[in-house]
Amino acid sequence: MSEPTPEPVSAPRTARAQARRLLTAEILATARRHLVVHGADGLSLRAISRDLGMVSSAIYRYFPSRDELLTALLIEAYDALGETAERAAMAPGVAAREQFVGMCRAVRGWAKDRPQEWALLYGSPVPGYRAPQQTVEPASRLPRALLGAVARGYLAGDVVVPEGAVPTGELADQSRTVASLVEAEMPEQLMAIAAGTWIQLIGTVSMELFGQLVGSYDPADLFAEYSWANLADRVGFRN
Amino acid sequence: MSEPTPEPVSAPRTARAQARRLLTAEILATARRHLVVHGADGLSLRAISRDLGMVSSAIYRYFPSRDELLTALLIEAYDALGETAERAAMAPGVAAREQFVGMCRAVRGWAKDRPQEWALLYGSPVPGYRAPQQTVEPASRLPRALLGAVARGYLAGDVVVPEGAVPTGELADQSRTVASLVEAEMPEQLMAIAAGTWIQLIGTVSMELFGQLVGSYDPADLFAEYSWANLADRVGFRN
DNA sequence: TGTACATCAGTGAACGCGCGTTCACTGATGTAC
DNA sequence: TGTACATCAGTGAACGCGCGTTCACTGATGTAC
Repeated sequence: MSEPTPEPVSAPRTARAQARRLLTAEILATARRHLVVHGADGLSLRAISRDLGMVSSAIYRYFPSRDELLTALLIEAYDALGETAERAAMAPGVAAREQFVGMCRAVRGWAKDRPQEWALLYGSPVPGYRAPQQTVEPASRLPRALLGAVARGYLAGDVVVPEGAVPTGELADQSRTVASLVEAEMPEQLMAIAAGTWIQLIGTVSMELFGQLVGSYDPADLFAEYSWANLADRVGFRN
Repeated sequence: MSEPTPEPVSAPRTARAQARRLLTAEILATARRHLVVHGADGLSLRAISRDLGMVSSAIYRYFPSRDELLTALLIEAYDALGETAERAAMAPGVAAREQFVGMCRAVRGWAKDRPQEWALLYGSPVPGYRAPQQTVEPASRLPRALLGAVARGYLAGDVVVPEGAVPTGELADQSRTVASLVEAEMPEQLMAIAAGTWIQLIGTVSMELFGQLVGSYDPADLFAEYSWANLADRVGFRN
């Protein structure tokens, strides 16, 4: 199998190169549309090429395999979600607590608009697919934004570190690693708790979207709002 | 399509009926083995029948469709998980807080032993499959056990209801509904918070199993323990 | 500016795979009298 | 207890479907001199 030529760093301006960029984008857009409708396992190279009016083998000039296409979609989605969160925190003059809550809200909103993409990111792994290294950075964008708000609150003195055991040993190490990964300085204890709130955010949205709250907290709008406030409390935000 | 005869309430003792019960159980066991190895989407009637040395169409004498088989597996898994949680809470003379934490621990242990079954229960929905009504009761077994411990703690005076907003309107209604569903009497506020801890438990286990913690809190043993204690604190357990 | 060669995009056929479900059938088991 | 009929389990062939990936090919675009 001949590897498709990787996009050169300084893209040449030939008609061919431009056509390639355009069609690559069209393939991705079509793939995203299919993902939205049929979910990750319904993502078929044949169906995508059919939609584009080309023969199925032609896709291989652009993506060497179905997995590469999936990776591209994964990165797009992580980035879009991360950007949504970042933007929700950008309003000037807003206290860190409100930034935190606003991000939770924005994340849920994004997910409700794109349940299949959310499932791709946070649902069960696609069988036979292993997310490559390149997805790690985009995946960290949301936690970086969320934990960043906690760190800002802490530095501004708006966070009272909750009572409870202080992490030691490996757990303390991991907390420090995460802190440096997301560029958010805070005590290990606060980090471990804040990571828990990140997980509950993801969990709440997933449970709602995956139908796990039917019969209890469904519709979940009020429950979600209550939870975000509760998470902010737990992290120690005061105002 | 001729419906397979439903299992009569008082099963007859004929050789045929006994053979049917046996083979039904064997089909389920084989299906479970396949699920463990290949995941939900790898669950193929043809592969199962091959394993059992019978022709693929023969399965239809026992299960009218792939979906019915999935439902049976789903119910089995929910029940097994629920029972695991219940048993973890049964040790006599143990305080409610320890029951709560013990259940969290047991749930994670169950999941780590059976990641594919966990994914079936809490991962992205199987495409094209809608869980029928019969799964609702088994699915509620775990939250019933977990919230039951909170209720017992509350009734015993071992829980200090956390500060925070009191749910009103629809959220209060939902909390009362959940309380009656899981037969656990407690204030709406405590219920909403306790439901959040249930979600974080599920979320933590899912994130770990689905590889979302790689690079941060992985391995997650210490983080999990820390989280369970933190959840117990949050629910207001004192001892 | 024109020519010769190299690169690339897209074609169409094929390989080999697996799946769920239906259907008419045979032979064994169960039931009513 | 024996016979006649009804029920049921399992067979084997078939229908119709879709998939990812490879390969030799043609014709268009780009590049070096």
